Amino acid sequence: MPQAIFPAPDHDHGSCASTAIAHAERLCAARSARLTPTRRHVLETLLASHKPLGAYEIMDRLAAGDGRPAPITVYRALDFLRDNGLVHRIESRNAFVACVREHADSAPVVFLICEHCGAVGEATGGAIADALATSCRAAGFSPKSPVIEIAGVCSHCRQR
Amino acid sequence: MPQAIFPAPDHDHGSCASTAIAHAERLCAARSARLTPTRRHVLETLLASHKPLGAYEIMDRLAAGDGRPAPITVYRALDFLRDNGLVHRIESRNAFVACVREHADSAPVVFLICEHCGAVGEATGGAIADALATSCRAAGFSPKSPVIEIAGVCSHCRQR
DNA sequence: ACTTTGATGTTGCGCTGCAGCAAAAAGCGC
DNA sequence: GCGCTTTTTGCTGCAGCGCAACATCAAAGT
Repeated sequence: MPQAIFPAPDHDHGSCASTAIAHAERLCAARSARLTPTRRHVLETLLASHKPLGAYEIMDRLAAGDGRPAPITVYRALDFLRDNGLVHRIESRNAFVACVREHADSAPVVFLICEHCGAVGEATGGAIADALATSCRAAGFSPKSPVIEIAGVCSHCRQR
Repeated sequence: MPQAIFPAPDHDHGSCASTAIAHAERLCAARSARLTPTRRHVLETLLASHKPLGAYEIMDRLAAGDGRPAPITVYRALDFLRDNGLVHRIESRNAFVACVREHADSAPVVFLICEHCGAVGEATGGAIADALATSCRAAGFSPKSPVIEIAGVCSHCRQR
């Protein structure tokens, strides 16, 4: 059953962020990948926002703590986080969001992007996956982890 | 029935391009929009390639004919062509392709992007549209002309 | 201790995309 | 045709995005 999670504007950021960090730590430990301070800071920044952030926006927010990191530093951290499925890139926005959900790697991800408040809901769509697979097969096309981005207006903004 | 068109590597570029140009002319005439030389050149360049081209790549190819146009010139032409549904932007590539197909405006478009040869197949997926609509409704999300981009390997490259 | 691997820092650069203003061209009423 | 408005184009400049190439430094293995 496809289901999207749009975090309510007033939900408990703190707890969902710490859950995600804990998950990241477990996952990295399991893969013996290193969740270094820089990488952790970047992830935390994204988690604290719950909105897509551009790389340079992340830099700005990190600048408060330590010295301002170079762009490449942030990009490398993002590469690492993406490789490990902790962060997604929103192509249509040139921005990044922390992944709140644990996926099967093969499952397609659907991003619902609110044009009003900028929030991003992450849905996993079984039905969509099936339809996509059918369509690709008809075209003789072998897909690779499809990502779907849909712009629109989220439920919370809709109510006004 | 979803169906993707991957032009065979040896198909007749010339004829499909001129068909598309003719369509563009008819459409612009009907809307009393002006298909100026610059805009036409940009469209022709995209049609001649059948692959996504970056804005600066388009500039390079236009440079041969007249003088090299400024970036903004190309972007404005692209804006015009996109507004009229003659060109699509491939977000994940920061590139543009000529639209070979006449859509209903509301129908979602599915791009199948070959990572090997760079070709782009354009499919329209009724089943996918339905699944997406269901998923969005479940999330209380109001979508706006969804565009789906899927990376993978096309049928022609697959055969090798 | 030494080597190998991986992470970070530094410099520099090319691509992407557009704002803001000025000049030229097209359409329109008279 | 003549002025007027609207559209299109040309020009300068700039900000964000993303990474290559190289040097440095820490960690992990033998």
